[in-house]
Amino acid sequence: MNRKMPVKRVRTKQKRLSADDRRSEFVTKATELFAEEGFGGGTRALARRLGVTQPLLYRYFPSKDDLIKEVYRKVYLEPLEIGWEKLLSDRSRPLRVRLQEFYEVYTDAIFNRRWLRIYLYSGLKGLDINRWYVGMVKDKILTRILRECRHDAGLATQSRPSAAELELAWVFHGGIFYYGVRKYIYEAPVLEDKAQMISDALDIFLAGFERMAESATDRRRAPIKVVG
Amino acid sequence: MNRKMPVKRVRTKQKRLSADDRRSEFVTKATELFAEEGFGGGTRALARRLGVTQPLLYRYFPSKDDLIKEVYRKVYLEPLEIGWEKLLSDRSRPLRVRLQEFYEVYTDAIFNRRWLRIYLYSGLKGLDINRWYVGMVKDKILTRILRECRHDAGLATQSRPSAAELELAWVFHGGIFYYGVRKYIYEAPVLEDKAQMISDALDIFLAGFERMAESATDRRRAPIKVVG
DNA sequence: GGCTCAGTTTATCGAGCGATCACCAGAGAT
DNA sequence: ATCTCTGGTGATCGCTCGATAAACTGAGCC
Repeated sequence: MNRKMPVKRVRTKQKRLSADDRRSEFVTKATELFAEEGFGGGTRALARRLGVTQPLLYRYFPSKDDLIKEVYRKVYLEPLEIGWEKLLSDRSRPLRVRLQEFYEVYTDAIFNRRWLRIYLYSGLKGLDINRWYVGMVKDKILTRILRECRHDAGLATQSRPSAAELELAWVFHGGIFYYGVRKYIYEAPVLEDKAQMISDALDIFLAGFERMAESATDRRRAPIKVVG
Repeated sequence: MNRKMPVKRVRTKQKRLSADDRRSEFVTKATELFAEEGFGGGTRALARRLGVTQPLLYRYFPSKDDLIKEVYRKVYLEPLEIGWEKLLSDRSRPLRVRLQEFYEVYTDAIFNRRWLRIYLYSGLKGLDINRWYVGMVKDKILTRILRECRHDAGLATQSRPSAAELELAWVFHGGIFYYGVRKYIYEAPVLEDKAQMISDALDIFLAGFERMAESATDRRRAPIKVVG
């Protein structure tokens, strides 16, 4: 291996990676760069992070936009790998426990500088993938949570939650989400114990849902219009 | 007035504004542009919106950064003109009513595409003015709300709220804020009745605060059991 | 009328951007 | 040892950016 070492030093930067390795390295470092600088971050700055030259990027991606799309795909799909259905819908465990664990796991996945910044940057661009994600949170998380809450409260499990219920869940979810924004985007001091924050938020959400469920049995809630 | 009209049309673009007018026009249109495009929006695009040429900007602002700072100043100070102290601290009115009215007025001020986008863009840049604003929300809104809540619950009005209380208030506040983000940044469907959303959020926050205050008398802040 | 001065434009600079093309170099097969 | 294939580089193009300097212009004043 190292017999017959030539006088000329080997390049400190290890070059000549396999195509797959180099490609995924581009995506990884691009995620870091774009998280910090926004998607205006330059291809030259990206190449510098890899220790390669800028044109090399174009051997792996037709354009910067394609690289960005790859970054989206990776970032948006990251938190989906944690098996939500089981955590939320396993009725052999108490609802309170399920919700606590789900939000601890979910926030473990998305509460970091990289994910949150990419998410907000792409949200500001108004991309389809962002809308898709928001819709997925609604359908796969909030709707499911509400269904479990209704079941737990002994209410009829209707197929779709009411607009008011959904909004309640959104405000709850958004409150937790905003904890991450405060900590990792604003870098503001927050209550360090994340699990405690989730627990407290859950307390008031569940108490609020109960109250709402109770009053719903007495008098019917007025239907509330939602724009599409 | 229109006798003896010369052949050559008068310039459609009204030029030669007074210095003050032109300057504030720059700030106004820059706010709109940066809200849409982010602060990467170009000075030429800005000039086009005013119907003038790009170098004119530099007669009014030494650099683009100075213009941006002016935009911050205007945007961040906008919602401060609504007299918070009176709305929150006027104990002649019921707490619930004060909070409802405050959040309706406050969200009227900040829930619009322009404000929210500028706010998020500047938040992502991690600027001092953003930290200042977050600190101000904490000191001038949340701390005040908590003090009023403690007073209302017959608890001792301590000078500063506990970290857990503050976090509770932040999650509540963040949940409401996130409503605006969902509507104006994500452009997702939301419960159209903003007052209703605030009312529901207040219900669960106040109920949660009460419970927390009750259990605080036991020197114990155990998670509240949900009756099923 | 002619002077003045402030608001505005024309022309241009240097730097950085994304992207392209011809070329280089080194590991593996022969 | 030489060939070949492919990962990687150097040079450069066209464009846009923020910023500067000099020239223009039109309303108000004498």
